[in-house]
Amino acid sequence: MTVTRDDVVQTAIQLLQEVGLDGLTLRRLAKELGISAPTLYWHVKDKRELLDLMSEAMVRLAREKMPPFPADLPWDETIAEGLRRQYEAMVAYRDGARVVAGNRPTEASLPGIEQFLKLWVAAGFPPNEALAYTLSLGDFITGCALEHQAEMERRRIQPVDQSASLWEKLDAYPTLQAAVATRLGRIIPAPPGRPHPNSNFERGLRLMMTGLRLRQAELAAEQQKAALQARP
Amino acid sequence: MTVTRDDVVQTAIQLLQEVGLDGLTLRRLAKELGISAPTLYWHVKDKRELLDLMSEAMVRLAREKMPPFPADLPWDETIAEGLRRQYEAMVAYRDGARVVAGNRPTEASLPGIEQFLKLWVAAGFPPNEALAYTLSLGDFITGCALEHQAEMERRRIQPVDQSASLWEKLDAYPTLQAAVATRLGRIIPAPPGRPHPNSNFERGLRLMMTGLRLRQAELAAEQQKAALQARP
DNA sequence: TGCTATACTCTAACAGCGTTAGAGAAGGCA
DNA sequence: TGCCTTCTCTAACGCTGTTAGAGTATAGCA
Repeated sequence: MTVTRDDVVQTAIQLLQEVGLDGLTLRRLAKELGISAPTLYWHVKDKRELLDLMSEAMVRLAREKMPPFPADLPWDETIAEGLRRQYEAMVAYRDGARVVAGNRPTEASLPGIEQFLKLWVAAGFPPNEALAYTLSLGDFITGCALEHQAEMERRRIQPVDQSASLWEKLDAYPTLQAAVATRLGRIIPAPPGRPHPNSNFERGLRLMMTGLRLRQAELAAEQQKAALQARP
Repeated sequence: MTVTRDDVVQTAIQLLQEVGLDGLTLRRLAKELGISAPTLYWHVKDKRELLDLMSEAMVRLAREKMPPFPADLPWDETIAEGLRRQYEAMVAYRDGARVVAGNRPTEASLPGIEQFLKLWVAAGFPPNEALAYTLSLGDFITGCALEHQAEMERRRIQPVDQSASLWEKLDAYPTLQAAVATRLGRIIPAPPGRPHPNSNFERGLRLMMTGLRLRQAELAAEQQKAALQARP
């Protein structure tokens, strides 16, 4: 009967889906739980802490729903899959990117990072370089997820409105006009639950992956050369 | 004597530097201007509109302070320089990324986009592909800028604190530990006003640029082949 | 049985926020 | 003179996160 801390977090996540982050107030959440707003402060130190807990739970729940991680892939596809899953975890819930990106890096994420870094090292990257790339890619993922969901929220209050859109008065910008014209031409359905192959995320990911493959070949060549020199 | 709309925007930008976005309230801004808070609503429709105006002005001011755009660079370095400047414009002011990323895409940015796309087309990219890459790269820039400045704000309230940091209890994560150990070893000063070459932004940018160079060579080869077939 | 501590909830209230209503002062112009 | 535009004001509304402090139910223990 009494409310538990998990109830608070789970109800908050559920409420987030309905009203979005801006609509998620403590009073609204309390009403949903059938308690008064200040009572929340017994379960949770802060709203900040509540959001941290939500973030952690949302990422965990999103990951639990994913199919088992495919084994025996080449190193680059394994890494790409890991990145794709991180993106998908962020966009799995409404305003999820804002919630997840908003909180400070938590200790709970360390095991995942460690495991991810091992993939890189196995592929021949030195650990510090692997970490650097992971952080860069993390920023990319965050940016894509934030912008994607910001666009979703924009559409929620003003649905599509493709005619009066900004992309209409493009007569003065021929290149841009040509770009959107071609763009609207081919709309391909995405595989269910995966980011669209033409999404900003997938496009940038492909770009960075080819860069990484090149770098990996470079490192492999260096190591081979060093091995030859050591044993002449 | 009387306050103008430009005064409001400029003072708001100045105040942003001092107190950050979370400290930028209408009452605080009004006090700075020597007027009362509701008076701001004569100059500006909304706080939202104020932030939009700030965003536009901040980007413009930051760009004005940059040295003239270098000419006669190869296409890839030209594009990289353009992206670097976009990043630098976002991080030029405190919380600038949050302000700029927060507002909807405005019409004022269209000429810049058009000009940027022309660089791509001149290098052989079809317009729609150029736009797609530009959007991906834009998300990357936004993500990097947001995370960078979020880190800055975190340090502002809890300076460095390198000892009690998260990166201390890494004994359970050997790869991660090796990464940060190497990382702390070489700290290279950055060229003034430019992002650090080891920053998440520069690292990811290099990655994407090599991906783009590859793609451009691919397109050039296609075009050459098509030209040969057309005139046998 | 009675006592006490823990777990959980409440009402009342505070300071701050963006925002609105509506009145008023100063200056140009008929 | 009187009107209109421009700029400012005070008072207040409804909302937010948050604190103070009292109250109740239940479990464990003497």
